[in-house]
Amino acid sequence: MSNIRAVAELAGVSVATVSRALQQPDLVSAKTKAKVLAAVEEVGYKPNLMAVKFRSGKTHNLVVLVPTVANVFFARVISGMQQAAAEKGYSLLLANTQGDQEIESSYAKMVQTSQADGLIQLRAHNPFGEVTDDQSMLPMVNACEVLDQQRFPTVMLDNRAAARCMTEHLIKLGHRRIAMVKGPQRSPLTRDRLAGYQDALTAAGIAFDEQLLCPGNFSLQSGHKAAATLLALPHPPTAIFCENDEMAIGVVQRVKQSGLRIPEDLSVAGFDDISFAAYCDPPLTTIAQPAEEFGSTAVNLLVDILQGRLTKAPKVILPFELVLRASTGPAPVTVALSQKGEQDV
Amino acid sequence: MSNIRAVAELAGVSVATVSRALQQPDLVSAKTKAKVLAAVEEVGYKPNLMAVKFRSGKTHNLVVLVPTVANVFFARVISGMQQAAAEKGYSLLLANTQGDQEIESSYAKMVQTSQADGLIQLRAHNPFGEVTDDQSMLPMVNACEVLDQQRFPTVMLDNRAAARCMTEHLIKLGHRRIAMVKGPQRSPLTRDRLAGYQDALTAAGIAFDEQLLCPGNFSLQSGHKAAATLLALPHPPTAIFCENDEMAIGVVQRVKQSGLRIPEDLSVAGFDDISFAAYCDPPLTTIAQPAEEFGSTAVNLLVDILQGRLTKAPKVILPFELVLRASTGPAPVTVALSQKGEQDV
DNA sequence: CTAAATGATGATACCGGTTACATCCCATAG
DNA sequence: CTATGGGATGTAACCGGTATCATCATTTAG
Repeated sequence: MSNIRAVAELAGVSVATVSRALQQPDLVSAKTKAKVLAAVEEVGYKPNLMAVKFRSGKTHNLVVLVPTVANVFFARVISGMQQAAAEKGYSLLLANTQGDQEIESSYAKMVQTSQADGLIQLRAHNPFGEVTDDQSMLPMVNACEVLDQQRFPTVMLDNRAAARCMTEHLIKLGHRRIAMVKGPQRSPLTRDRLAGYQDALTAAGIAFDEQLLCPGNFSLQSGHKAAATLLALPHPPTAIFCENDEMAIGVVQRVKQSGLRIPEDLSVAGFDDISFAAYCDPPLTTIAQPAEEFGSTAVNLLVDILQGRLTKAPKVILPFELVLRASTGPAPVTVALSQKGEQDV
Repeated sequence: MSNIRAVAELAGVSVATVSRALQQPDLVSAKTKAKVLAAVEEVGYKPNLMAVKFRSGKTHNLVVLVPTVANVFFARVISGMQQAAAEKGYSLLLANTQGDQEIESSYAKMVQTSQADGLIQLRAHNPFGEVTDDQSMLPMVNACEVLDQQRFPTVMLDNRAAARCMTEHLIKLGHRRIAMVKGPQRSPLTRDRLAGYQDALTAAGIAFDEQLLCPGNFSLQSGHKAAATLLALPHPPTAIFCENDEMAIGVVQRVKQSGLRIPEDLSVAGFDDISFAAYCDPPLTTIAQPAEEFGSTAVNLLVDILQGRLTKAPKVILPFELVLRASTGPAPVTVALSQKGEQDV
């Protein structure tokens, strides 16, 4: 591998001149520049950017902690990050953490060991652990699923408002027994969406029924399973609101397997608006999130921090949109309901 | 940021001793080691791994060129890579190239500029361009969609055999007008799957009809559009074989919109077996590919090259599996066919 | 005509580790 | 008692750039 000294020697100049000819061409005379460029060409010189990064102390790498890249929503987020990072001259180091704190910590070390300049965490957990001194300035941005602490800059949706919006939509359609299929237990995201759901119920004077809450883990399978549980209830729901589209698609399948029609007998709603949501049968009513924008905003925020343009930790809230499709419809009339109730009993 | 010299000073030893105490503890006496570790702890020393990488000339980074991470199949491949890379002590630098050669080349430069040790390309294109001297030893592995050249190690499916297998399945069900929804034109992958399709037709004595070939780009939308085109034919197909599941799901939706039943009136088959395939209505018959294994195999191969364990460029062929679900069934009887023909005319 | 300013280039310290080699000390063999 | 050997540690070169400062030539101002 040819280095800058080889170029300097061939061009008959010093290494400093070669460096200048390439980095600040204005400081070098035209004919020297020509000699240098010819020498660069001849030896096929490619600067060792590892050396540059080492010298400068800036890696221009960003670590991204993703629970799972094999998730359509996160894939879109990453896509947005990738785009923004490329524009700013940064590269992404992608870490598939499976939500494992050990794995997250090991990747967070890349920041501490100067292998990356900053980190983006897509899960509500601080991968740096409980460092004693002020970590307020740790170069981390928290996106999508965010921590409650105000410490880090965050990019999030108003999950509570979004869930309330969807629930209100269902209530407006006449539903009063609305089930919710939740995400992982401990997540603030799930807690917020649940709160929004309850807000809407309370506002409409509908009693909260714990039986209508069903655990899930954002997978198709868990949606399928949740639907089975809900349909087996003595008094099953007339609408099922899922915390993501994958689970909703799982629910849709299970509901149809049981012979019920969507939305005539039961309405189903999702969250995220992944591309498959529009290709469901029936197409899925859902909450659209600007996934790519989550990614790009997170990257831009992080770069702002790294370049010292940010002193306070901002909290960016991105807009959501209620997307009405055919999977939600008017609640079945009471007659139908009691019929179904009789069948089930 | 504290460095090794600070530790050495505090511990009252030389930097070499600190380095040894951390890297080759056996060479250092017990009490010196204790002093060093105490000093490390006290100053909160974290080695600058950028310096190590620079010094060693090994970055332990691998660039991955992905046409689009927002693709369920590729997301699984990446997931497999991530896993294998972590085990081998490598990090992935993910590049979302959108199939753009310029973007690919710019990321390939990371290898040439010592920012990464090797590269994995998931598309059939040489991102290094036509370098003159032997690039037989360029540290690149080609996976999924592979180049025809034998130059690089590859990990692939026998796409021709897989397509033939699926086509034969359809023929065995009595279908004789089988459409194919293709991927991007220039791709060897598409060419191979087409060849397999033709192999099966030829073997069964069915004439190849160009009208039954439909272009696509692996998206849900393109499948939807392709189905519209095919259904409008004077003599429409009784089965549609798509080169990936997304397109098949798009096809399914369009077919149902036109009032046809799947599989009674028309069979649909996909390729890849993404998770959504099993949650379609009806669940999709498809070819399962070991996506994660593509990723892990590619990484392991690349690491083998980097560590000099490989001289020849191997070609790994991973197994596929025909997954039979409910979207394919016996071809409609001729009566039904001619009826439909009359309706369309 | 001399002094100062400007422009072009060279010499070299530096970033933070690793490691080859040198040095020193002590134990054991002769 | 001395020579040999090995264990423990120190010294400093090295990786490949960048950037500071010095140097030298040339031009411009006084």
